[in-house]
Order: sequence, then structure tokens, then C-alpha cells
Amino acid sequence: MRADAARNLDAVLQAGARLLAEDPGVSVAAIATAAGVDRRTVYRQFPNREALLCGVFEAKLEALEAALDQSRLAEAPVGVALHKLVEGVIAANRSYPVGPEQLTCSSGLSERYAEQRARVGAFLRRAADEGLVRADLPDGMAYALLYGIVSLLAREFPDLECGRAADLAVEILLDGIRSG
Amino acid sequence: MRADAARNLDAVLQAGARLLAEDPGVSVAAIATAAGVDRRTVYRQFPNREALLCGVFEAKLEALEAALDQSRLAEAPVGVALHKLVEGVIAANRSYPVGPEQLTCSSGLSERYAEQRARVGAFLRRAADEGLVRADLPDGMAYALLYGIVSLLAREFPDLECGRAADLAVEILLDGIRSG
DNA sequence: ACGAACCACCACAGCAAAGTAGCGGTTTAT
DNA sequence: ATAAACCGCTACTTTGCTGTGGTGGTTCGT
Repeated sequence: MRADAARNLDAVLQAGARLLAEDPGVSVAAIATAAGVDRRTVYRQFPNREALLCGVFEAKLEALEAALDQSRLAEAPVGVALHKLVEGVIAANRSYPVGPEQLTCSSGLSERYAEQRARVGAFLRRAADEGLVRADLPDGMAYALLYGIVSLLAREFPDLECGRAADLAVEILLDGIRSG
Repeated sequence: MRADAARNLDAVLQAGARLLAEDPGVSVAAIATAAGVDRRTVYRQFPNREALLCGVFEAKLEALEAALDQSRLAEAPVGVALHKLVEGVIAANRSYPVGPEQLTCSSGLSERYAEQRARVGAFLRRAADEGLVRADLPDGMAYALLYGIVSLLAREFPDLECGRAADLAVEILLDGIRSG
């Protein structure tokens, strides 16, 4: 791929993530315009609209995978790993504020997404085994809460710096908002 | 309004809320079909698509208002009021699983929504004054967390019975998921 | 029972967005 | 420097949804 094409691809993916987050039905034309690119250019790199959405999700997925890798979920002390994980996920959500719910993708993205879910699930099980988090929650709830709270913080409080947001997220996830 | 018309209106609002939750761009035709009603019938009660969306939001808003009223936010002990509030909001979210983010309504719904926010905000301030919840959180975060966790539980764990879900939601909101 | 209100089944125009095509000009890699 | 790759532009067809009109049949209120 040529350098200018790569530049344009980046711009399209970034603009796409931003616009899709606030309106899942944005037109390809709007995304192209926001990326400072012709509509035809988008169609040159993605055969159709759905492929573009897949591309955006794949970009986010890769950012998340990088965050998981950096957190060393299997080896690091659970507290440390959790904080790193949360910080990475917040950063990824800031760059690609799209949610995974609008994924009707026919490619293998769901599998990669499920794999991530499994990795984090295993980590949360370890956290439960080591006595950090409750073990009596319904299946998948710890995972849902982790991503829910993190997405909430990332989306609704954009003024919070990444590290501070991660501190708060971990604090709230583990200890709630009770006083004292 | 005649009885059959009211029945159809209910069906349309309910189907609309359900379908809109999983795809904000559903066609009026799809909603009508899901409600077991002709497309023309929808257009008889709502002049256009946007009015239909407003109707759905208004229905949810009224369910939420009823929940707020029943919780006696200003007088009841904070713990009791919080639990009642959460239970009511979960029930409302189950009936109308649409989020308030897709509200481009030009009618006065935003005002009513803001009023609700203010009522709950005042209650949360009282909860902080009485020492139940932390007072050092960024502005609006307690509110965002309350609605975020409640929506999460209502949406992702539909098998949980309402009361049990409310127990869990309050527990997690106040004390987090730390073990012990 | 009976009139009024409501409904379902076409059918139609208008529009916005998806996707496609070709061309002349520009950027990139070697 | 040059050829290949890429881009922007304009224009076109197709598709799916919106909103409207009419007609005959059905259901509700009294």
C-alpha cells in the first residue's frame, strides 16, 4: 500500500469511529467528508459500507488486543494487571468510541472479539481465585461491569485524563460509591 | 380514542421500543409488522417517523416518572428510596429498552428528561449529605453510574427477576465487586 | 342493530443513500 | 524521470424508506 493511501485509510477509520459513535446510521459520504476524502476513495478500499464498519471495528479490536497484551493478564499481580487493563481499554475507547453492539459483520471479527472476552474472562476468574473480586456474581457479570463502567467513564467524562479516569474506574468497580 | 386504537397504540410503542433498542434505524414498516399492524395505522397516530420516536420516548419517560414518584425520593430513608428507585428504573428499562441518546426530538421531551435528571440529582446529593455515598466524585458521575449500571443489568441479564436485579445493582453500585 | 370510527391491502411519488463508471490530474516509489 | 498507483470530480442507476391517497371491509360504542 502506498503512503498516501495509508494516510487516507487512517483518516477514514478515525472519522468513521467518531461519527459512528454518535450516529450508527451515518452515510458513507459523511464519513468521507469528515475524513477530508472523496466518497469514491472509501469505496476503493472497502467494497461496501459493511466492510467499512468491519474495518473500524477491526481497528478498535487491534487497539484492545494491544492493551490486553501490555497488561500481562496471566502473570502480573492482579491489581496491577487490572489497572493497566482498564487504562488501556479507556484509551482504546477514546480513540474508537464505537460500541461492539452494532456489529453485523459476516467476517471473523466476532471470533476475535469472543477470544478477547475469553482472555479477560480468564483473568477475572484468576482475580476471583486470588480473592480480589467476588466469586458469587452471575456468569459474565464481572466482565459486563468492567466494560460497562469503563466505557461510561471514557465516553461521558472526556475531560478526565486517561490515568485519572482509570484510577476512578478501578476504584468504583471494586469498591463502589459508598462513603467511607 | 377507541379501544382497538389504544390497543394498537400500545403494541406499536412496545414493539418500537424493542426494535429501536437493537437498531436505531429500524424502518416504520418493520415496527408496524412487529406490532402486527399495518404501516398505515402507525402513520394515522403519528404524523411521521420522528413523532413515533418521540412517542416511544414519552412512554418510557412516563414509566420513569411513575418510578420516581413511587420512590418518594425526598422523604423516604435514602437506602429504601435508592432501592425502590433502582427497581423501578429496571422495570421501565425492561419495558422500554431504548436509550435516551437517540433523542433528536424537537418537542419538550428534553426538558422533562432534564427535570428527571434534576430530581435524581437532588436525591443523590441528599444521599451524599447523609453520608451514604461519596461526595468527592466528579459532577454527575454518581448519576451516570446509577443509570449505567442499572441499564446494563436490565439489558444484559434479562433472566434476572426484577427484584433480584435491583438487589444486585444497589449492592454493586454502593460496594463494588471486591471480595469480602 | 347501526352509524361512526378504525383497519388492512394495494398503489404511487419523492427522496436519500448505496454502489458503479470513466477521466484527467497528482503523488509516490524506484 | 518515469511508470504505476492513487486521487478527486461529476454523473448515473438502483434500492429501500418515507409519507400520502383511496377503497372496501371490520370492529367498537351506544
